[in-house]
Amino acid sequence: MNDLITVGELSRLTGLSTHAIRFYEAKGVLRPANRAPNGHRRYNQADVQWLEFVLRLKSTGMPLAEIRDYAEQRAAGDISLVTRMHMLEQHQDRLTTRIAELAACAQLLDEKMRTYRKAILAQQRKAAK
Amino acid sequence: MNDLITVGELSRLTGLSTHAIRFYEAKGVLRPANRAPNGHRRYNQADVQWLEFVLRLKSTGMPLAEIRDYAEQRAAGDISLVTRMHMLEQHQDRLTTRIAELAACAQLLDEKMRTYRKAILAQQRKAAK
DNA sequence: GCTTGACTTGAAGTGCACTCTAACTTTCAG
DNA sequence: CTGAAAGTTAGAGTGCACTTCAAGTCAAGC
Repeated sequence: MNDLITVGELSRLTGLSTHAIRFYEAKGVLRPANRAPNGHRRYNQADVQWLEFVLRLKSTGMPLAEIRDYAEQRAAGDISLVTRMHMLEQHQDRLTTRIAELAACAQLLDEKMRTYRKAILAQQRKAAK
Repeated sequence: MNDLITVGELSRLTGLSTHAIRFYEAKGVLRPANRAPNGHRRYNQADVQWLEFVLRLKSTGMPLAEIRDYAEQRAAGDISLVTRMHMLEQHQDRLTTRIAELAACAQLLDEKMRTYRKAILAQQRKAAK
């Protein structure tokens, strides 16, 4: 079970900079890392998975402060299951709304581009005559 | 044709603060506004529509600097139709990718929530016995 | 023994998109 | 005539999420 890794390796695994990882720890998004005898951070598989989940939350627009709140609940253990569930439900709702918004904008963009295509063709006809 | 409006009115129409509207002008996202004899900004229907389009671009994640570039092309007139078309196409591509990403994350969240629901039920059974 | 590279810390700096402040003028209702 | 409400400007301040800097420790290779 020697799957303990360094910040550098976690950085490579997740794409985050080592700076960002330490920053997340300072913000309470990651729990204070276990340390090697020399004081260096050591992460295990569970840490990797948690960070990957964090990045998914973040990529869907959850601010770090909110992720930190979720992390705090998680640290409280099973007693916070319902609270965490609610937080995820709320985020899921926002996410669904956001996706719908983006889809609506994408459609409007499509329409705009159709009129652009027409205008460009008209221009080309003029140039060709 | 007295549909000229003030910053305050444009602010109410778009939900942006008057500060933000002037800020957008300073950044080149909005062209320098026409002025009333007293120096106050006056906007017309075309300005409103452009700003609404700008807000759509922005809400879909386009940074102001890029919107400004688009605005500059637009100011150049029909000669930039093809360029603008390309810009919109590129943005549409990014938007499609983004929507797919969000949808994937939403699905993973769904799965996570299913396991949460199970864990909560197990907990309740334990408490009930 | 010295260099290189990875790690440590706290603090300062960056970029974006505003947001607010200060000092001012103009317009209008009472 | 006064005071409130709206406008003007330049510039400083804010919040977020890093990023960079400065100054150091520690282990391995030459």
